Amino acid sequence: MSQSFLSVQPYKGTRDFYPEEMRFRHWLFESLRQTVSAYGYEAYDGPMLEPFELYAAKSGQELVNEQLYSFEDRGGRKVAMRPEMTPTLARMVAARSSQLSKPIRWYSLPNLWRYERPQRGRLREHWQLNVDLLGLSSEAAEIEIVQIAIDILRNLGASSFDFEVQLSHRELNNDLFSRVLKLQPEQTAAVARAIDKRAKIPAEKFEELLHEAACSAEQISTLKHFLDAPLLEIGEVYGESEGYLAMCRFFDGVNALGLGPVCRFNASIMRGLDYYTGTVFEVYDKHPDNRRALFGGGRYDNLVGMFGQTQVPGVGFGMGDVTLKDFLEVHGLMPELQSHVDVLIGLFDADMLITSQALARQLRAEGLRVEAVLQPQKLGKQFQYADKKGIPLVIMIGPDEATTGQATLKNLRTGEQQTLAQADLLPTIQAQLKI
RNA sequence: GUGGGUGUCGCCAAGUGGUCACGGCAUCGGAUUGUGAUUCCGACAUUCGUGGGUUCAAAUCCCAUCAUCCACCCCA
Repeated sequence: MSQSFLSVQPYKGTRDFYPEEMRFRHWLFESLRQTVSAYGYEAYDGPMLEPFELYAAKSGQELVNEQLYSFEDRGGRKVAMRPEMTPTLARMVAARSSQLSKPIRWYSLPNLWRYERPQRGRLREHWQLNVDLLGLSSEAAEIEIVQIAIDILRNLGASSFDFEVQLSHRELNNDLFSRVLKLQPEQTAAVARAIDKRAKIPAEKFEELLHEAACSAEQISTLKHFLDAPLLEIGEVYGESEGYLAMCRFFDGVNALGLGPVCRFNASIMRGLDYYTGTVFEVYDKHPDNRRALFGGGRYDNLVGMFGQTQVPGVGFGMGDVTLKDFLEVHGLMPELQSHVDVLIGLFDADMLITSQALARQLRAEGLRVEAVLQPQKLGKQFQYADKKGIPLVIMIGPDEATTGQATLKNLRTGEQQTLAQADLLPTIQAQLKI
């Protein structure tokens, strides 16, 4: 018998958002929106479905081959559910690049899909804040974007000790690979992957990976020295490459803004997406229970150009709600949220329904959030209900009040109760809500 | 895709072969019918993810299957 019922579980890797979870999501998104709005960023959105080719071109092998939700539509077109937002953004910008006034400051909160096995911090569907600044080639863009990333975490309650922004530059790495190490082109991918993993694996394992990539002992030692060197030393020892100079300009900027302690140069930061062309960065959680990359981004100067119109440089990042929630949890920053109802209008008995409804309408018209009891219940139940839902005020109109045009207002926080003329309710309520 | 853990009421959870499967939270009802958070009383799994097997007897052992979590791979 039970076999004939449908499962109540959500699809693997997806979540139901009951009101409780939805309250958190709204709280989180609202905080994110406020932060990016403070920098003048405007919201945009695109379709959840895109042509398969949009991702095939630039997003990276694994992402496209293994983790894309894709299908053929009824017209035989290959379609994909968006696994990331940046290609959509690039497409939208490219479509109107000549009309949009630069720089373009946009943000989005899309839900994204990736087919993979769910694990801590990674599900199949998640929501991701995307913040992008397009139309600027100078490091001023990076400096603004990194400031936003920092402010987002701070405005969620994090302190500067809770996280760290680690940055590197694709051109710095390319210069290392080709000019300093003189790697063959076919070696670079494997070396890059080894560098990317370095923080998570033992030193011997790292060397082993480099051996497998056909690196000589000398190359390995040079590479290790390079990766461990402070930024300035790289310039002194290995020459001032284009990427090096860009990093210097960036750090001069953030240091002058007092953000130096939160930002650190780390030549090991690689990032997997193929379309990054310059600065790349990742924000790390410093909590011992959650030492991981929270989110990251970088510069993509060629992405818009692949649509054939003019080239528009861009910098941006994406942060997912799942990792962000993990971050807030380990740092004790989760808010305690309740529903936002100001007043419950009780129902003394069925005869009072219209009276209480009329009062509710009146108070709502004044901008209050008013919930009204619709079915007569014991008064105790009604007060209990308000208490459980965290509604601070209850209004009750019984026969006594009705005859005199009064109402009884009880404040559940203070326990105080008063009976007053219905006309005087509004100022009293407003005063009590401010407490 | 690979490896490991777990699956007992909405949630947490005791129980490891032998009467009707502890307990807590939540939910619902009640404590002389105009008032809540405390307290008290009561209700709430013929059933232990599902299917099969072993046994006189299984939530407890075995097999399969599904789900979920963690790690790897990879990475927004």
